[in-house]
Amino acid sequence: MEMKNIYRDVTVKELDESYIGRTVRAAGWVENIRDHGGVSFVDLRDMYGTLQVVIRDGELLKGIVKEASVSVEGPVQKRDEETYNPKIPTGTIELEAHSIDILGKVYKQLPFEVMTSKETREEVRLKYRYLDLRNKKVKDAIIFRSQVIAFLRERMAELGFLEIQTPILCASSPEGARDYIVPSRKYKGKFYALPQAPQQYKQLLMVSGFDKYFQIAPCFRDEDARADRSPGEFYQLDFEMSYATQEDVFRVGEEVLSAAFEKFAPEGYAVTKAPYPVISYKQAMLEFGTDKPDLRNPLRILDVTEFFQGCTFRPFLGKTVRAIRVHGDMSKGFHEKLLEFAVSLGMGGLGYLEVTEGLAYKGPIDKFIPQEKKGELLELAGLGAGDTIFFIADREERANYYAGQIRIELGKRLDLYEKNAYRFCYVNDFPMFELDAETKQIGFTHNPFSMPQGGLEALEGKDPLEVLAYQYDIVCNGVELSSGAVRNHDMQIMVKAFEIAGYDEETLKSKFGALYQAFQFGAPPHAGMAPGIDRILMLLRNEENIREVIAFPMSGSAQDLMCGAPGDVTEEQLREVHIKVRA
RNA sequence: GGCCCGGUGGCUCAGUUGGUUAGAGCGCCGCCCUGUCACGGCGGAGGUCGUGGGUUCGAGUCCCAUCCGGGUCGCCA
Repeated sequence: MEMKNIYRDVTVKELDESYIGRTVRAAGWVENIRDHGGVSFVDLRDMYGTLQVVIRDGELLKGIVKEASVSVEGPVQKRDEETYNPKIPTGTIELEAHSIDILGKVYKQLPFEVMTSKETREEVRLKYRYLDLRNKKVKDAIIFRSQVIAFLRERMAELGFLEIQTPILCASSPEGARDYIVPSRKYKGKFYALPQAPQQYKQLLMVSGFDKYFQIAPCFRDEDARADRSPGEFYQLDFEMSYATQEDVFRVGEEVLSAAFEKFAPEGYAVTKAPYPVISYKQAMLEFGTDKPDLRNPLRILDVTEFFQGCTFRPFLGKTVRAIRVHGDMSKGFHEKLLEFAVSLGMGGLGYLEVTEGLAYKGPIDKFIPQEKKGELLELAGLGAGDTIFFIADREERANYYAGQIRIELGKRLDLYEKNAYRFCYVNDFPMFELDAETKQIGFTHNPFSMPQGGLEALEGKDPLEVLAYQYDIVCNGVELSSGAVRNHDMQIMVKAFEIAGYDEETLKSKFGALYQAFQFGAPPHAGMAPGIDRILMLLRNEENIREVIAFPMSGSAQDLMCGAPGDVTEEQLREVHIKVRA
């Protein structure tokens, strides 16, 4: 759609050599000025690109300063070949200014130079985020975000999902993160809460019969930030399906994510094709030492606990023993640095054995392995000549964690990671309940809405800590992108699950009243998940800092440095909502 | 809430063992320059060293408190 008005009749995106000879008017910001006395050059930047403006009349330069907003009129000319600028698409042409209108003046010295704003301290960038966003490199991330979200919407619609908005002002929910609460004016002492996720609403939509729902859903959680976790608010591609199984949800999740990653990944990146590998929680904890396995790292953790109970190495007796086999030459210095790393984690030591050409062992632990068992280890760990095997021993939980860390560190130090790849997997079969380390009480591991595997029978017949849930995550390159579950839509099973977690039916009724009521009326089985949009964008752009993919991010301590939120309100506003702030 | 790192002209940083008038690059302002493209040259302005207290003859530097930013643990059903 062509749009011409008093400010411009062309954008930099449209301009090319076909415009040579035509007089046009372009508008944008003054990115740079190069004054040579008799002739000057102004780089004019608009949303789409940069164009060199030539100024031969010195009068026209008056009042032109960097980052002023201007409208320039004049003929488009071809540049002399030796003055081409190969760095910009318009590098073979330029606009000779016949008139320049200053549309937006600059009244103050800029807090930083737009072109290099990314080098500025983040505090300042965020305070002047609108200037920071003028920088092409910064702005591109936001354009990219828009394109990815548009693609996700399109894909979900194609798969038959309806986008439905759910309330932003809703009831506070007792489980999970801290809520942001909003005081009510009409009801003294009552509060709304901002949704941590549209969890209950989307389940209610299933009860309503909407079959397939999705939403680019804002989620609000009053928890502290991390490099990959924005405080306060973030977005999820939230979706839910009726009459669906875990596998049905898997098919949708991997289809949409693979399509998005294939379309938006950097040039040359490999993306896991659907169907994604499925790794049980138990298997993940053993082989990767974490429930967020990074499949780019080829190393796997082995369990050699049993084996070492038959050896005489005291520190491994009665302990869970994990092993990692690697191949390749390692210097003395390598082992020393790795041990240093292990100690920094809190490990007592890091044993290892090297396998010689003759398939004998070299290393301090060798003498504790009985002669008749030496071959057993070779077979157990699949060892060959030139391999090194590292051992990690502790009580099970610590051993898993340490082995996971050593696996990552070995992968990095030996440069074993697959390059330029997005490697996805599902992790499923999470335990339904866990023991709180402090209170020794049984509680829900993830969320109380998941269906326990085995249903009511399992809840009634099994040790609760043995019961698994239809609960799953999507993990990409070691980043948890999404979690989801087959939901518990059966009233009876829900009451039982809550009972095990220490809540009576009355509590369930009062805390999750809407679901409790809705599930009385023929609730369909349903399942869903909610991949995090911000995390997806970070991965696609190889960005370590989540704020780079958000237009107006809050600081780590949940403040909007630009607008001053949270901020004061008037006494009157407080009175209206029946709030008195203590001094 | 705990721990680690940081805060010095508009921006990025240096500042030695506590010692003269706190420096540099970029930006800004002025002048010069007809082909640059992060142009170049000359000159200039600009700092209560985050804030408050303390130690000292003397503090950007040492100590205490506090605010702000980043990271991390807790937290994140």
